[in-house]
Amino acid sequence: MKYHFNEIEAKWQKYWAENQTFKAENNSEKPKYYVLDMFPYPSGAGLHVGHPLGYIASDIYARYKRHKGFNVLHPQGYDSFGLPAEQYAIQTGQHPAITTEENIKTYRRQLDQIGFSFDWSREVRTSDPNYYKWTQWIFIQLFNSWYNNDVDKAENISTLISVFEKGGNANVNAACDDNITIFTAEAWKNYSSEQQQEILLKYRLTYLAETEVNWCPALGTVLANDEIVNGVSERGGHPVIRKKMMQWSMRISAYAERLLQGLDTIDWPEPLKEIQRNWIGKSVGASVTFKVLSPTLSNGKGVVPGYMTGGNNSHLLLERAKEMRANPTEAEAALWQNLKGKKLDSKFRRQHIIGDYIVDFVCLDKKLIIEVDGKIHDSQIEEDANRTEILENDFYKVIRFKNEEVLGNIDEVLEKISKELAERESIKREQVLPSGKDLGWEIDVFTTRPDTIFGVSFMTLAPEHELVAKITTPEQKAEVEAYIEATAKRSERDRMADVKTISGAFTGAYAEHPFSKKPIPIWIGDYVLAGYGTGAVMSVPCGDQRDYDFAKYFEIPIPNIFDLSKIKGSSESSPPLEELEEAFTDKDNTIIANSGFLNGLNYKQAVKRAIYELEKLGQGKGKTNYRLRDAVFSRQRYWGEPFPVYYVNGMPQMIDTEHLPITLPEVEKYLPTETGEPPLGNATHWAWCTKTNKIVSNEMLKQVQHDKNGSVIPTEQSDEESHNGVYPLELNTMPGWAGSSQYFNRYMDPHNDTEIFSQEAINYWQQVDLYIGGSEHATGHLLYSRFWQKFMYDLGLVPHDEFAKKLINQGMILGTSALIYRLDVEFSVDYKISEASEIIAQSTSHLAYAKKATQDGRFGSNYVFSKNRKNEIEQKGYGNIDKVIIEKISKKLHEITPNSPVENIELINQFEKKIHIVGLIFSPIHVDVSLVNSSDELDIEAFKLHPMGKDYKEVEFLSEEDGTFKVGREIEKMSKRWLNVVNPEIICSDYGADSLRLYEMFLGPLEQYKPWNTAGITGVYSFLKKLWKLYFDDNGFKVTETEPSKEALKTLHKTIKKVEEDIENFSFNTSVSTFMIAVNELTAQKCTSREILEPLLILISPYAPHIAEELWNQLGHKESISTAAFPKFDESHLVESTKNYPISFNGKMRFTMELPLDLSKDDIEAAVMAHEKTKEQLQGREPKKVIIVPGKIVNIVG
RNA sequence: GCUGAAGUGGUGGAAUUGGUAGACACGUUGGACUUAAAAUCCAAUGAACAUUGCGUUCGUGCGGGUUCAAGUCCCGCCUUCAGUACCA
Repeated sequence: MKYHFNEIEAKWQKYWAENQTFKAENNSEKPKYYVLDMFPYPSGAGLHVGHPLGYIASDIYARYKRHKGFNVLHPQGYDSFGLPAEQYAIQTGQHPAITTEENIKTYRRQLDQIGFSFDWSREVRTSDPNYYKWTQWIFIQLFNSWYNNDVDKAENISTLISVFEKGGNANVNAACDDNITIFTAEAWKNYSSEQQQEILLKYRLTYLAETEVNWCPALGTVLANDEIVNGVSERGGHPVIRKKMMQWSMRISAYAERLLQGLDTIDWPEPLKEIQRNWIGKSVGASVTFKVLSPTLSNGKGVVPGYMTGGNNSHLLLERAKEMRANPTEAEAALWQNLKGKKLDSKFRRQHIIGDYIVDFVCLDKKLIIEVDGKIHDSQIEEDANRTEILENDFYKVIRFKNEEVLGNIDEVLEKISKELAERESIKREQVLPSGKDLGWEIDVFTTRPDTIFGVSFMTLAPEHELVAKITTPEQKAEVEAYIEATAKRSERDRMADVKTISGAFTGAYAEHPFSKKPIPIWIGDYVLAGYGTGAVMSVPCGDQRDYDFAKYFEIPIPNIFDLSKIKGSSESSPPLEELEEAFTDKDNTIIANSGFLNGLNYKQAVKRAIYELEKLGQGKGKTNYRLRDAVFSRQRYWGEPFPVYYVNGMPQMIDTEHLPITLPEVEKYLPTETGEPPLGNATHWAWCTKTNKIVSNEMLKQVQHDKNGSVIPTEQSDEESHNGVYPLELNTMPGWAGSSQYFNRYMDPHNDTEIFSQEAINYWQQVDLYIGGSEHATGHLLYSRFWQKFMYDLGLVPHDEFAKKLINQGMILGTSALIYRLDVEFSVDYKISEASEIIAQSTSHLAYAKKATQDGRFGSNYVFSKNRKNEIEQKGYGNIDKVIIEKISKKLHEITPNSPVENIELINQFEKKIHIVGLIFSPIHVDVSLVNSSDELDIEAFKLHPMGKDYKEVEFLSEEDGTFKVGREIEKMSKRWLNVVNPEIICSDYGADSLRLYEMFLGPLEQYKPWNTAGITGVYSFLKKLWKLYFDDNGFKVTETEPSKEALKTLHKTIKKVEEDIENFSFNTSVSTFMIAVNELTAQKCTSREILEPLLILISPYAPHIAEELWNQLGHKESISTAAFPKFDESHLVESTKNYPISFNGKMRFTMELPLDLSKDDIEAAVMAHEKTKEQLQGREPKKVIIVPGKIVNIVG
């Protein structure tokens, strides 16, 4: 009897379906185990051999766990909402539900053919109203919740309302919008219902807000961040622009920290966790508030006050100041004796430049200026009231003394100064320095390096920052506006592609350094992103490379605040960084310098101190920032879950959960409406009647209009009366990830129509024990699902806040593309006008073209080369191509190039045409892999009949010497585009599902990317035939009840041990090898014992269930093999009495020796040394050392 | 740039706590069976040298190191793939 896999597989697939062999019950005495696959999107193309890889692995594990005595839940379903079905509907008008249904049928047929042990009675489909009812239900729960940071969990919105009623929102610590205004309990009570709703929206976990979204005009919808790859849409690669729209969002950012922490508690692949960590993007640092100084001084010159910044003549002033310091007046000298060295507890400087002036003495800290009127120095005489005014404008206080006062009674003068200093001390800093305060402008920045705060030499705002327009000085206005316009024009993609070009503009404004009080110029630059942090940075050029580059480019000072002498161990002390090529960004080896109270501290100490000082000033605090943004939840699509939302006076209202599901309405067209509304705007029945709680005709709506984004435009009449209780429903639908974020829980109780799942079911199954799927969902489905699970945990619905204990990413199976090589010609044609026709040409307007023209191009010839022919020519050079071919190509080239490069000119024959062949080149052409046999030979006749072969009817095929036409191979992603898709159905009919399953596992480690090569399947196929032959030969069934041999028992138990270890480690490829070894050994041993062959089947059955089931049945069992217990490993069968020792010399194995295992070290050494080959190796030398590891190895050194 | 993973025959890939590198397959070559092909079976197959056999030398991306012994551990590079990208 032969191995007829087709009959066997059909028979058992039918049996399993009819007997519901794999149906899981929600209670059992056995321990539970939940194995889950990522459910597929049923696309029209069906499955290729790459798709089932993960399903086969999980199926093996599920079957193995059943043998091990577990009650296994192994469900499957369909993620059946989505874009392709909708695109197809737009093109053909066919309802997406029909397309989806058809695709599901194909999928089911293909899946069934592979023999999975799914419990299909639990199937879910995201597009099924009975399923999406619960997706809508969760949405409502999210809407009715807010995130309380104090207890770090979501709570019902009613608790927030009662807090508002009792004490307003001042003490609420919630995850909420940024633009919250503080109100009192009294104010809350006085707000209108709409105002209250609007405020609550800012706290809800799903909220409606005007957000800047990624709008994809080609797809007519918004996309989430994870749906964009390199600035274009993941699907279709269409451009994406930023646009403001009213959209539903999910406040996933509230869970950022828990999503991050949770990663440490789950057994997921490290690379995937790393992707999620990066996506969440936690950074710890501080927020710092910089006050904006008054734009300009009114000195008419636009000169900005500033210490050491100076005006245009600052270098002259500097010279002058030096000179004056060297030649003080008698009075100045006397006063300086009493001011210097902090004699009055304040530091004074003399002859100091403030703005365009030199002042006699100044205490910068207190902004107190002392002027001594002299007679000797001319320059001192010109001072006037104007100067005082200007200085006072900049909040300096100027006090004056006469020379005589100083010289006459210096004590009195000093006392006056002391009094003045004390007064300025007692005045609050803000009053002394009302700088930007009069206008209240402040710039908040986020920094991870508060330790470098003294290195700030400028600030940079994103061009989109709201303060830019306000602070820009009239002088800088034109430049700034031009810059903003230029940046806005650049698409997101350009901006990303071009990170090297430094650009920016100076606003003319200054901010005040929180500690040094020095003015800091404010710039704008597109290296600062509006979307991250606050859209503004404090720029520390010596400590950040981008700041450094920016400063270098615009020649902004780069003060150094690092003690490089201590860092680099050099004797120089703090060399100026301007001379260095890059910023010093190493924070682990930092010693801060030139930074006041931070001097001498390392990174950690300095950060702590800086935050402490900032807090003392009230100008900053420690802060943690996350990159994770809230997820946009609205899509302008038809084929998705409708929102259970209607609008009253523009405010969203939830439909009562008892009225769910809100089913998708029928529409005539699946495109956006003419007015730009989402497709649901086409529905005629899409309004909500609050009286009947039903969806009703739009005709019952009164005067309600939507704007382009689907939001309701409120009208004056839109109160309850005029609506008659009928309101418009939300026109957007939910995104693809809505349905996939809770399906794993629904499988536990899929038919429950009163609850999302019963508490019994969730408490029995708990969570997914093993989840297998692709890593491409790292920042989408896998993050959103974790978010929803945590939310449901907060609600007390689920016992774990992580939905999947263990996750494995299966690698992709790549396709092996087949290539043929067409000879292409690169050519150049010169057109020259002949003299005779020049006259004619002159009379036309085409003279300029006609005189001379060149046309370059590339031309695909009719010659196709096989792989080796091509290689040969590429090695020898293109000159070796047959001359006849070149001639023919040349002729063809003459035919296809026009006689005139200029159209519509009637001088066709007047042109002289000269054709140059510039180059020859092979261009690879993909051919369908199904036309290529296992020896890489292309079936040329079949190729010509193939749809794509039509273009190659005339083609000449230049084959190998032996007459075969070999194709080249290239490993690429398996896709229709590369014609390298292999259909599992064909594999199943040619080799059987068991072969397919074994081969997919045998290809390599599950997580790894590996190429598919159909030819290789013969290996596992002949293994199955060999396996069959252990049970059957030409005379029929040959299993006997004879006692098994020792060798056979050893083979069996060795196999049990290895297979069990391999499955537990998900090393499926090696266990297939183990089976092969076992079958090869048992065949050689001529084993026929039932005692061996029966347990062997159970070992193999998770991998090749059909053949195992058939042979199990032949052995006389009536129950399915899936219920059999996994064989028990018995060590005693593996005990050996001897060991074949490898004998090494200096670590290199030279020969082996069979020795008893119970030999002592000395006996082993004696035996080895006595061996003839040992003497030969040593050639008379004495061994220096003999290493003996009993049971392992002998190594002789010498 | 940053982060992560990985480099082993012609190919996919094995190799336990450092202990016989290349298991198991594919492919290739030779042979048996056959009119022939397919299928099946047998043998060889890391490279080089030697071939009368016994063999010898070199070999896990590169260069060092630790060790009796390194694909495996340590240091420094190179390459490939993936993720991410002005994240302050």
